Order: sequence, then C-alpha cells, then structure tokens
Amino acid sequence: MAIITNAPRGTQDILPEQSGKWQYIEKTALDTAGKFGFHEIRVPTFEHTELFCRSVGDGTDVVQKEMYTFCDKGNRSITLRPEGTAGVMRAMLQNSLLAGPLPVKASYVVNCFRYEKPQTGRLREFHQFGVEMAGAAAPVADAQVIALAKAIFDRLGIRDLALELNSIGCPECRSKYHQALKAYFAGHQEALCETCQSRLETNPMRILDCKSPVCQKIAAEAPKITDYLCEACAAHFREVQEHLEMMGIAFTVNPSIVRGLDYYTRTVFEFVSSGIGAQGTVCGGGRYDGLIETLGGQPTPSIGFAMGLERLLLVMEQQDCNFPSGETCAVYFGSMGSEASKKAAWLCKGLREAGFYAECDLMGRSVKAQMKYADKLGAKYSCIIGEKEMQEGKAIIKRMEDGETAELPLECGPLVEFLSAAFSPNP
RNA sequence: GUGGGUAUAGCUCAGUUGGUUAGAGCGCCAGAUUGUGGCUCUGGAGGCCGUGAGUUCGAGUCUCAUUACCCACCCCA
Repeated sequence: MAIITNAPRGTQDILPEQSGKWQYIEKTALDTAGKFGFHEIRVPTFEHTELFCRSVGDGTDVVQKEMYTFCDKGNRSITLRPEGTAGVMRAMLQNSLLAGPLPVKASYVVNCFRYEKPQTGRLREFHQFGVEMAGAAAPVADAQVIALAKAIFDRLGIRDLALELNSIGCPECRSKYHQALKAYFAGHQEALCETCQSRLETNPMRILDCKSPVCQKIAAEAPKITDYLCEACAAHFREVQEHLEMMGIAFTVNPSIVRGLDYYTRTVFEFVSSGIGAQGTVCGGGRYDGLIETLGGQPTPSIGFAMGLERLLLVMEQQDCNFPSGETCAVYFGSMGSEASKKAAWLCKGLREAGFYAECDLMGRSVKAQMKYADKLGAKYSCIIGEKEMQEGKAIIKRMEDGETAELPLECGPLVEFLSAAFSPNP
C-alpha cells in the first residue's frame, strides 16, 4: 500500500468523523455573528499579491517570508490569502458597499495559507472565522466586536480564555512612542539579546515581549505605549474599557500586545488560551482605521477580528466541550437474496423521503454480519427481510437497545408512522 | 529560518549486548449446527520496521543523510 504521495507539509485532512465538529463551530460562529448584524461574505481564495503587500505590509514577516505567491498563466502575481481581512475589505470597496448605510458588517469563514514551520496550532493551510465592521469610529464599535468574539466562545462552552487588550495608538502617537522606545533601548543596547538588537531598528515594540530574562528586565522599565497616546486615542481606549466593564467582560490591559500586521491602529486585542501549547492566541483583532484608505478608498475607520479554527477546536477538545452528536441511523434493513435486497432499498428510499436516516446492506453480508454492522452504525431499529417476509409482506422490526420487537407490513406508510411515533419527543 | 526529540500493522505500543520465518492489545474480516447485534472463544488478512546510503558474515537494533511529525524559538490565528 505504498501511497503515491502524502498531503503537503502543514496541511490536514478533516475526516468525515471530524467534520461535524467543524460544521458546529462554523455554524455557531456565523449564527452568533448574525445576532450582531454580521452576515457572511465569500471572497476568493487568492488575490493580487499587491493587495497583501499594501494592507498587511511589505515589511511584515507574513509578506516577506510566509506568502504562497506565484505567477499565473497570464503573468499576474497571485497570492493565496495569508489572512482574511484584506480580501474582505477589497470586496467591500470593489462592490461599493461603503456607499450604502454604515457601518458595513461582514463575517467569513476562510482557509488561509502561510509558509511557516508547522507545529501544534500552526499549519500552512489553516482556517479562520472573522468579522469586519467598516465605517464605525466610536469605541462602542470596538466593544461590540470584542463582545461578539466573547459571545461565540461562551456559546461554544469555552472557558478560561484571557482577553488581553491594548491600544497601539494612531500613527502619530505611535511614532512618538517608537522614538521614545528606541531611545530607551539604545541606552541598554549591549545588554540586549542578539534578536532584540536587530529589533531595535525594525520593530522596537517586539522587544517588549522578548523571552530573554535580561531583555524582560530591561523592558519592564521601558516607556509604556499607554503613556504616549494622544488625547483622542487615550479617550478612545478608556471608553472601550468602560464599555467592556459595563457588559461584564473581563480583560487585562497588556501593553506588550503588538500585532504583527501593519494595518492595526488604536485598539488591539487577543483571546489567549494557556492549554494548547505555544500557539495560544485563539483570536486576534483590532482596529484598522487606515486600511481602506491604503487600498484606495475614502478614509473609513474599521475594526474586526479573526479566530483560528484549528486552535479553537484544540481548546474545545482540551476543555472537553460538548459537540452535538451526529445523526444516528433510524433503521437498518437487512436482507437475504436479491429480491429482498431490492425491497430493502425501496423501503430506505421511502423512509429517507420522509426524513429518516435509513440504511440497507451494501456488502452482501450474512444476516449475522448485517446485524453486527447495524449495531456498529448505532441504528435505533433493525429489520431483516428474507423469503418469508417477502411472501407474507410483513417483517419484524427490532429495537436494538432492548430487543423489543413489533411486526409491521413492508410498506413505507406504516413504517414511517411507526418510526415517527418512536422518535417523537413525547411518545 | 534556528535549536531539540521522535519514526515498528489502520490505531496505541513491545522488540533483550546487532543473530534465522518481526510481536501484543484494540480495530477490521470470517467462523462457534441450518436467518438476528452487544459478552466470550477460535481463526484470518494486514508491516521492505519513514526513505536512502554506510559499517558488518549478518541491521528494526549501530553511523550518516533525507523526509515527516512533535516541542521550543521566531511569527501569528
């Protein structure tokens, strides 16, 4: 059984036995978003490379070393989306949604692609659920979006996610802060670890969450972004917090949260789990007031988040959350002989049309083997059709759970009636 | 991209200091008096021991390389 090739590194098959969990998570997320007025948008899996360079940012790791980029046969540079926001915002612009009533809201489930070294909770093809809200500048919008994420976690029965909140200010206050940080760290340059020395130039905010004890010690005394926010950003941040407090959503302000995509402004947040290894950020998001302008639209304040579905699933399994059980087989029709087999298939057809999950033998197995199979399926009822039953036009239907039997004509009507009664919630 | 660990049946794993036809449990299939599941018993199928070189009379076992997975860094969801 030498297989031709395996799935590419960092990809994962979602098998039939798992897909119910995915459907449940996606449905719950989309449905909850619907209660907040977000409806699903579907956008292409690939976009022009330039879209991501412009939105995510040329200098980011995602764009510089993680994108699946290729030239198509028309010699266009195409990139498999590394995240969902850019494509959704592009679609909003292109379809003039922003010319309608604001805010424009959309939710989405997408697969994303990043060329990274895979580990638990980090794949090269992964899935995100996300929402975007364009046109709302007020702090209440930030809080609503965060509340939506929280509502989804609650409905899925996920506990103990830490909500960490920060404001990275607008471009003006951020650049002042960058200067202050650089000045501060430059004073400790020799003491910093090697990576942090290079971060000093590229992204000094990253030094704040370096794991090296020495860097941590230095970072502890570093200026805080919250002290550098301009008045408007500070007021915005304050009001977001007030909204969260009002709604009883617990959070901690973590000044070291730095999002890795360039488009973020002001509010940024993460929901973090401590139970699924190093890749613990289940949901990340924030405000991106400059993004739409960057893409060529009118300045439009916007905010959104994305949650990693693989990570969400890991958390749910780790926390032993409930998933709805799949539909169980109502009745299995066993048969002996080709006439009985046709009868069984015909009965299945009728029952399925009436909305029942019915099965019959597809393997030509012995009666005993068919019963075993019915048991493995978890069929509620079984019914064996042989020569005698064909002649008499009736058969014994057996409740698998306790072996109780009833005799019924081999006609769809009475069988549907019987099963309807058996499956009714109030017998 | 950088470090470290792992690799034997569909799954979880044994496999003695290198020694003949590589094992268990679970799962799968088939039987246990003629047409009825779960429990039990019996039997069967299924592995070029991740892949490729090397050392050796002889490699699942030792060496090197390669690939995949895991763990951490990095980055992010």
